[in-house]
Amino acid sequence: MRNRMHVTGAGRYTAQDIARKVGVHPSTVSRALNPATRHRLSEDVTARILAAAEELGYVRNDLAASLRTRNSMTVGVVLPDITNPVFPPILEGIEAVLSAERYVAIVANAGSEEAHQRLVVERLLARQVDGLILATVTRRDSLVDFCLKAGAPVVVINRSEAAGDHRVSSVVSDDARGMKLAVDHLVELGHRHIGHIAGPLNLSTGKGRLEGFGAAMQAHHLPAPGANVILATAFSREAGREAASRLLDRRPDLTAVVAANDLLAIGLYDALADRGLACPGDISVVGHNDMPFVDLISPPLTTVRIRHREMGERSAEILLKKVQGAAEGGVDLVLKPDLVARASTAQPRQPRARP
Amino acid sequence: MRNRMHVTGAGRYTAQDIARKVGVHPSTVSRALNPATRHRLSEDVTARILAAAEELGYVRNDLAASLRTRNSMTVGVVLPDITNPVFPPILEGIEAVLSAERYVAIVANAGSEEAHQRLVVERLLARQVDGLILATVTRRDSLVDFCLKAGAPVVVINRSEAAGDHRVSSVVSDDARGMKLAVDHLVELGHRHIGHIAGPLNLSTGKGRLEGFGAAMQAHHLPAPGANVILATAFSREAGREAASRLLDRRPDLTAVVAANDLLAIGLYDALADRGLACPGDISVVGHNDMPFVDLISPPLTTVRIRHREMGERSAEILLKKVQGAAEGGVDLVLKPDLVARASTAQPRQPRARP
DNA sequence: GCTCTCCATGCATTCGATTGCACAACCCAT
DNA sequence: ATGGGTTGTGCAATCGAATGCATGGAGAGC
Repeated sequence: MRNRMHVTGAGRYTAQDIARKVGVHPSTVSRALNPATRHRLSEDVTARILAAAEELGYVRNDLAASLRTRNSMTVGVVLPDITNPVFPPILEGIEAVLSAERYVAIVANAGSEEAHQRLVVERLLARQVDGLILATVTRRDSLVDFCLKAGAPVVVINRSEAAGDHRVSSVVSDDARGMKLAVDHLVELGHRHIGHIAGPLNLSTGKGRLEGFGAAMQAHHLPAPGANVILATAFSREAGREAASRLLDRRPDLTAVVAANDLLAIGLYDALADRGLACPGDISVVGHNDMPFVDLISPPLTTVRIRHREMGERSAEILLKKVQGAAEGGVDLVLKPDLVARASTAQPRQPRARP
Repeated sequence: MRNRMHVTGAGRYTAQDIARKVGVHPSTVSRALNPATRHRLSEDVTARILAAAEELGYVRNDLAASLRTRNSMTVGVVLPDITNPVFPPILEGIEAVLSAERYVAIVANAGSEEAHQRLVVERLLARQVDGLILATVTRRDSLVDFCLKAGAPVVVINRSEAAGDHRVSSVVSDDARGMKLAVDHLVELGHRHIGHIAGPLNLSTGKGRLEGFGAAMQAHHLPAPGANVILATAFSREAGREAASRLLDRRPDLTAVVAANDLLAIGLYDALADRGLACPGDISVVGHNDMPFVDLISPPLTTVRIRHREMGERSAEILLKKVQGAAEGGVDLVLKPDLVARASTAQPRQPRARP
């Protein structure tokens, strides 16, 4: 009775099998199975087709449908490093929104090498992804050029391109506000000698937070960035330790340091431990991101909370809108972060009077 | 000259376009582009085709190829919860192995509800995934039945089905050995009164670790599981806190507790803090998993390290072998964990003599 | 009772690449 | 020169679903 029994074995029927069984044409089956075209059929036929499909355990071959409709219902998510703890919540948000619309995410770890990133994106495009979410971009990123040239809808997330380049939509955190929250908090505690460990300036987060730090300091009539700022070579614990070490050597008068992200802050913890300094006793520390479990480290890290899950959700929503043709032009969504005060910040030992 | 300029715009050519340009048949283009069939063509034609493909920036439509070849080069990865920190390294490992073979991972967050898991898998199967990696399974899991009935190659990871059910391949950690390492370590430090916070027994990790705990205790002639064991309702911080609280009430004589995973251990930290007990001063704590950043919490957690990345790699390798038809029967791979001694374990305050 | 609609369904093509088979051309041996 | 073998390429079918157009039949209107 059954003529098809492929390698993958059991019960893989096609619309034709149903058509045969019900005694209608395959196209009728297709229409019956599609809620959007179902209304054109008589209730009787529709019911019989649905029953037969149910009985045979029919599962549509989405690949075949995609080929015809030119919609793969798939989006590519390109990450620089899956193991960075900010990404799981982002992915969760993306996945939740996509799956509600019957889309699916292909997650690709593309590293930070441009050639490899391009290879990864090319493979995703070959699979006909309907759009891309890029978490890898630098402030002027040729990968974005590449995607645009390929005509793929793109949303960049977490990091953006240089301000003013409204080539693609973006969802990022308000870095200026985040830094202002951090500096305000420290100033309120009585700190005047505040340092900053900046991230790589080719990333929007590195640059944006440095600028935000400067602006926030100036608002309090504190010195603009100078010797109190050090540049970390990467957003990593090790780079943070190394940068912090140099900063602490150079500026022994600092009573607080704002790190451009949590990993750098943890590196700063390491550097403090190296030289026997206490946090927050000797130096108060503020991070950025509120990544999972920084509330558990010692001391629990005061940090700027970014709602990563929401970031993922929004980016997926924007992308889907674009894919479905509803959206015109680019959207630049800037999410408002909050400060989460924990135990890594306290009043300085000898609060100084305002100058 | 160009007749196709689709919505997705720029430069999307097909094999036919190349064929036309070179003056050959599309099938010849296909053969030239496939390294495995290339040898059947004259060097001249091959070269001209490759040149034309290069010039036009040809990208193959993998969907069309998949439809014909019945290989989607895609595997589904089904997780109970992306945000669980053990998964990023697992995903990284999976992704690395897959992408080396030009496969791609679709990551799906399926929760722990059976109906929803089934829906998710059904969608993955509709997309013709070549295989599935399941991280969701319970000890007797109908989802596995479902996948097997659908004829899909399956590897279960992290958790396995009940021992003896060799229905699918699995990659897990050696829970018995892990618990033995933990108990041995504590005994060596002088502990005799050791408790265990067990995870849900419907999960292989919960049950396996409980049994491993019992075996390790007996090996030291210490009491088999009884009042010194408490059951947590989930592998979560909150469940750990709650369970630990009851355990500490019931057995104030304990000097050490082994938790079935790190999250439970962190909940135990919470419970200790609640009642003003010090770790490791009053109670030594051992976790399980060595998830990221437990070296940073206070005190740094002594735990059993599972090489999650490797777990991901192996599972992907096994699955690919199966997909490519090279493997027969099931493989049960058991990875050896290590103990990582940190500061949450120390000698008990008053080491007791052996009974 | 006859035409005119309209509606349900069938037919045939399409998406783009792969592949079994056919066949023409060429080579070598007899 | 003829036959057999090889080799390179074309042809056409195929994967499975979607869809524009055609068509047959029922029902309505006059």
